[in-house]
Amino acid sequence: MQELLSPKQVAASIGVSESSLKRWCDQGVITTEKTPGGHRRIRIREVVRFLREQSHPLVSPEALGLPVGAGRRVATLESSREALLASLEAGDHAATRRVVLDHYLAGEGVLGLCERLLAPTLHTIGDRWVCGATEVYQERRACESINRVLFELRSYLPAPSPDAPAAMGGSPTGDHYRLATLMVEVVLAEEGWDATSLGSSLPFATMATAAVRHQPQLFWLSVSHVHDIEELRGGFNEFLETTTPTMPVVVGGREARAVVGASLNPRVHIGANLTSLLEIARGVHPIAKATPPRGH
Amino acid sequence: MQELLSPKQVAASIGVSESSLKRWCDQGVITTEKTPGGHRRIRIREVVRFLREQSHPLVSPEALGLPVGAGRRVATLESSREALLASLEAGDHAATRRVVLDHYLAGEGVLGLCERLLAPTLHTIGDRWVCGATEVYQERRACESINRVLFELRSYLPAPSPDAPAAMGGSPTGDHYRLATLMVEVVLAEEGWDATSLGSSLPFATMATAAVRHQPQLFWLSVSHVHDIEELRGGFNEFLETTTPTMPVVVGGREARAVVGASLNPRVHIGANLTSLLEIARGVHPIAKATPPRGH
DNA sequence: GTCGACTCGGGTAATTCGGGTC
DNA sequence: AATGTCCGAATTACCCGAGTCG
Repeated sequence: MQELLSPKQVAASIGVSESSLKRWCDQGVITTEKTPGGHRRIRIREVVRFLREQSHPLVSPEALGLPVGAGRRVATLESSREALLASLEAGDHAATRRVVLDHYLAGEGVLGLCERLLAPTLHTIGDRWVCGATEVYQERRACESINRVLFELRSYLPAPSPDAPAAMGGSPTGDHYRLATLMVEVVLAEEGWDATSLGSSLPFATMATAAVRHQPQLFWLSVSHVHDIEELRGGFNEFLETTTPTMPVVVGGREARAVVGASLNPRVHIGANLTSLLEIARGVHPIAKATPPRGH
Repeated sequence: MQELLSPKQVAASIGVSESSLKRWCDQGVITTEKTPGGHRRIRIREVVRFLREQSHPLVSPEALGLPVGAGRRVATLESSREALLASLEAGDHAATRRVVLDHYLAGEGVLGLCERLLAPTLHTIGDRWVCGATEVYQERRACESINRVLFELRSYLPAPSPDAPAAMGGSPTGDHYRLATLMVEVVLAEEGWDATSLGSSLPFATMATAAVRHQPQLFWLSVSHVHDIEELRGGFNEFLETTTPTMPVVVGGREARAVVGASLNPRVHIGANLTSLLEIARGVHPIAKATPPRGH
C-alpha cells in the first residue's frame, strides 16, 4: 500500500525523466507534499488527475498499482462494451478494471462511464440472464466487480469541500440493486456534492428519518425493481409528507414513473438517467467548478 | 488506548522508515520523551501535529480520542469498538476508515480486524437496531462503509500468485448479507488464496454451476439469515450432489448449523468463525508463505 | 530472573535535492 | 520553450550487533 510516491516512481510510471517531473511539481502542475528533509512525495490521486487533464500516456502503470496496460489510447465507450461484457462474465476483475480505467485515464468522466459503458453492459447481462445465456452467479459477480471499480473511481475524486451541498438517497424495500444508487452517489460526488448512498432495500420510514436528521439539499430514490406498486406509492407519499417540504426529491431507475405516477408535486423530479439527474441537481444547487489551479 | 507510542508504531502508521523517524526525532522535528533506558516514546499529539504540518495523509487533524496505533499487546482492537460504533452510526466514513487502517498499519491482519473489530461492532449495531436504538439506514450505511474499507484492505494485499489455490463462495437465496461472504473472501486472499465471492442471495443451482465450471479447491457458504430452513437444506443437499464430490465445503455464519444439520458428510465443515474457517482452509490446502511483501 | 520482541546507534547503499548545461 | 542528462551534497532506506522493555 503506498499512498505517497517518490518522484522516481512517478517518473518511471508515466515515462518522463525525473527532471521534467520535478519541474512540473515546482510549477504547480502536480501538487506535492514534502518530507522534513525536503524530498517530494506525490499522491496517486494527483498523478491520476494529471494524466487525465493532460491526456498523458501511462507507460508503466504497475508502479502505481494501476492495471497493466492501462492508459493506452482507447476507442469510444460504446466500442468497449463488448470487452467489458466478456471480462465481467468471465469474472476477470483485472480486465474489467483495465477497461474502465483506460477510459477514465483518457479523460472520460464517471458520468460517461456509468451511462455509456457500465449501465448498458449491466443491462445486457441482465437480458442475457433472462434468456438463460448467463448464470445468476455471473450477474452477481459482475455487480461485485463494478462495485469495486466504482469505489476505486471515487477514491480518485477530491474530497467534497466543507461547504459542498449534501445529497442523500437509496433504493426502497425489496429493491436490492445497490449499483444504481451507488452510481448516483459517485456521479454526484464527481460534480462536487457531498453525496451519501444509504444503501438498498430501505424502508421509506427510515429514509425519511435520515432526511429529517441530516437535512440534505437533495434526496434521490433509485427504483429498479417493484414488488408491490401500491405499497411503494403509499410509502413514497408518506415519505414526502414526513420530510421537509422544500427538499427536492429525484426519482430514478427503471420503475421511476411507476412510483411517481401522475404526481404534480413540484418537488418531485424524474431522473430518467444519470445525465438528467445531474441536470436536476444543477438546477437545485449549482456548484461553481473550482478553476483549475493554473491558467495554462 | 496508549498515550505514548514507539518509533516503530509511528513509522508504520505514517509510512516512513524507522531511521527517518528517529532522525526527525533527534533533530527536534518531533519531540519525544525518553525511557530510563534511552528508548524514544512519542506522544500522539506530536504525531498529529507533525502530520498536519506535513499535510501527510492517513491521519486526520482531530486529535481527541483518536484511537491511533495499537499497543502491541492486549485488547486494543476491542477497545476501538466503541469508536468504530460511533463513527459508523454517525456515517463518518473518514473516521471509520481511520480506526480500521490505524490497526492495519500497526500490523494487525485482516483476520483480526474482521473477527475482533468489524464483526463484533456490526453485531452490536444489529442488536441496537433490533431494540430500536439504531435506524435501518444507519445499519445499511454502516455496511456500505465497512464494505468500502474491506475493498480498500484487499487492494493492499498482493495479487494471488498464479499457482494459488482457488476458493469461491457466497450466501444463499434470501440472505442479502454481503459482508460476511466478503470478509471470507478478503481473509482467504490475505492467506494467499485466489478467493472470489460470488455475492449474496444466490440460488444453490447457480452456485453449483459456478463450482462445476471453475473447480475451486474450496467452496464456502455464508448463512446469516434463514427464510425457509427446509428449502435451504434441500438446496444444500442438491448442491452437494451436483458438485465434485472431492470439493470441500465450509459453511459459516450464524445459521451454519441449521443448514448442515447432523450431516456426517466428511467434505462439509462448519466454520464457526473466520479463524476456524481459515484453519479448515489450511487443512485443505496449506499455502507456503511467500516472502512477506516488502513495504518498499 | 528469563525471554522474546523491540529499540538503540551507527554504518552503508540507494534516492533525491538543486542547479547547471546540452 | 521544453526536455533529458550529469553532478556533488543531502536525505532516506536498509542492515546489524548490543542493549532495553514488558
